[in-house]
Amino acid sequence: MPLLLLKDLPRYECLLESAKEFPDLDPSAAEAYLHLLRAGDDAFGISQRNLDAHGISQGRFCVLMLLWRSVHLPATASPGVKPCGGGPRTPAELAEGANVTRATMTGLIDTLERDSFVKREPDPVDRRMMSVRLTAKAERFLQDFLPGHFRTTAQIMTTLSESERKTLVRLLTKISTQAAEMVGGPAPVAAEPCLNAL
Amino acid sequence: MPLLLLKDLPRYECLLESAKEFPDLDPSAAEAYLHLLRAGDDAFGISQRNLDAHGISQGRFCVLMLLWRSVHLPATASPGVKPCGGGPRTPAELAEGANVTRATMTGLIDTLERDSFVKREPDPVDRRMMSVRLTAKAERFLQDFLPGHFRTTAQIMTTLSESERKTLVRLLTKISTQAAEMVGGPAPVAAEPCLNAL
DNA sequence: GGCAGACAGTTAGGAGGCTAACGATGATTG
DNA sequence: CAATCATCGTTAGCCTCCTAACTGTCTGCC
Repeated sequence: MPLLLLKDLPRYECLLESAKEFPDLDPSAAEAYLHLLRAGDDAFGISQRNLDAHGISQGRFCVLMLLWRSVHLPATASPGVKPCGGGPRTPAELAEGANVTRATMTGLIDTLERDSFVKREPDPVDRRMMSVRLTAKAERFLQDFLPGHFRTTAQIMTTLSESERKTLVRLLTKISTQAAEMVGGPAPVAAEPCLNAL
Repeated sequence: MPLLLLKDLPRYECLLESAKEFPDLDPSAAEAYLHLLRAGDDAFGISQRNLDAHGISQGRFCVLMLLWRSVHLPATASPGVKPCGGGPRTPAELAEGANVTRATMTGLIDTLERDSFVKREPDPVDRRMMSVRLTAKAERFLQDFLPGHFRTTAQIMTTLSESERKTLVRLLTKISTQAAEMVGGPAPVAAEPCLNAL
C-alpha cells in the first residue's frame, strides 16, 4: 500500500468548519479530492493484495504487462484499426511506459531476470541497447494469473452500472487533464527557506 | 510518486481486443479501474509537488494534519454538533489515523522531532505511552503552507461543477465501500507455489 | 503478591522507489 | 576524421515504507 493516507476522511461539516479558518479551502473540492485519493488507494490495495498472494509486486507486474502487450497485441493489428500493441522492448522504453526512471527499471529487470521471468539480450544493431523478452515461464504465469486479476478488478466496479462507469471515466478524465495542465504550468512557489528560517 | 503505473492507458478498443482472449476481462470495469488509479495518481502527484517544494513529505504532512486537527478542531465543538476533532495524540493513535504501522510512525516522528516540528513527552499516567505535540514552528509552518495547499487541491477540481463533484463523491464512495467489503471477505486464492513450481 | 498475556514504542533488516553520476556507444558537425 | 554531444544501461547512496522481533509497562486471574 503505497499511499500514506488518512484512514477516516473528515466529514463535510468538519471541512466547512475548517473553511472558516482558511478561506482558501473549498469544501466540495477538498471532499472530492480526498475521496478520489481514498478510492484510488482502496482499489489499488485490493489488486495489490491479489498480486502479493502470487508473490509479484506491482512494479514487476507492470513490466510483465508491458512486455505481454508487445507480444500479444502486435503493432500490426486488424487492417484499418490503429494498433494496440507494438509495445516496448528496451529498458528505456519500459521505463517510459511504466512511468519510472531507467535506474528503477534496471532494478525491476534484475529481479525479474533473477526469477526467470524475463531475459536480457544485447541488441545486435545498437550495442548500447538491450532487448528484454518474456520467458515461457512468465507467459504461463500470466495465463494463470490474469483471469483472476481481471475478475478482481471487475468486482471492484460491480456496484457501478454501465452508465455510472461512463460518467466516472468522464469525470476522472477531466481531473487528469486538469492535473496535466497544472504540471505543465509553473512550478509551485518554492518557499524553500521557510523550513530552516523559522 | 508512489504508484508505479502505466503512463498511457490502453484505449477502449484495445481492452475489447484483449477481452477476446480473456473472457474474465470486463472492458468497462477495467477502463474505470485504470482511470481511477491514473486520476488518483495524477491528483496525488500535484499535491506532492507542492509538498516537495516546501521540503515536507506526504507522510510527515499527514502526521502534522492529524495533530493539527486535534488542536484546532477540539472534541468539544459547537453544542449539539458531533465533534470534528479530538484527534490522536499518541504514536499508536497517529499510526491508526494515518493508516501506517507503529514502526513507520516512529520513524516519521523521529524525523519530525529532529526538524523541531513535534515534541515527544512521556505520558504521566501510563508510562508505556508517549504524547506527541506540535511545536510553535509547526504551527507557523501550517499557517503558511495550508492556504496554498488548499488552493492547489481546489484547482485540481476546478473543471468539475458542484453537481459533478457530488456525483463523483457518490461513485467513489460506492467503490470504497465495495473495496472494504472485498478486503473483509476471503483472502484471494494464494497460488503460492506457482512462482517456484513452474 | 506473582505470573501470563496484552499493549506501547522502538529497533533491525529488507524491498522498492528516487537522484546523480558513470562508462560505453552512437550521432552530429566542423 | 576528430571533437562534441546525446543516449543507453548501470551503479551508488538516500528516503520511506514494510515485517518481525525486542523491551518495558499495565492488566487480570489465581
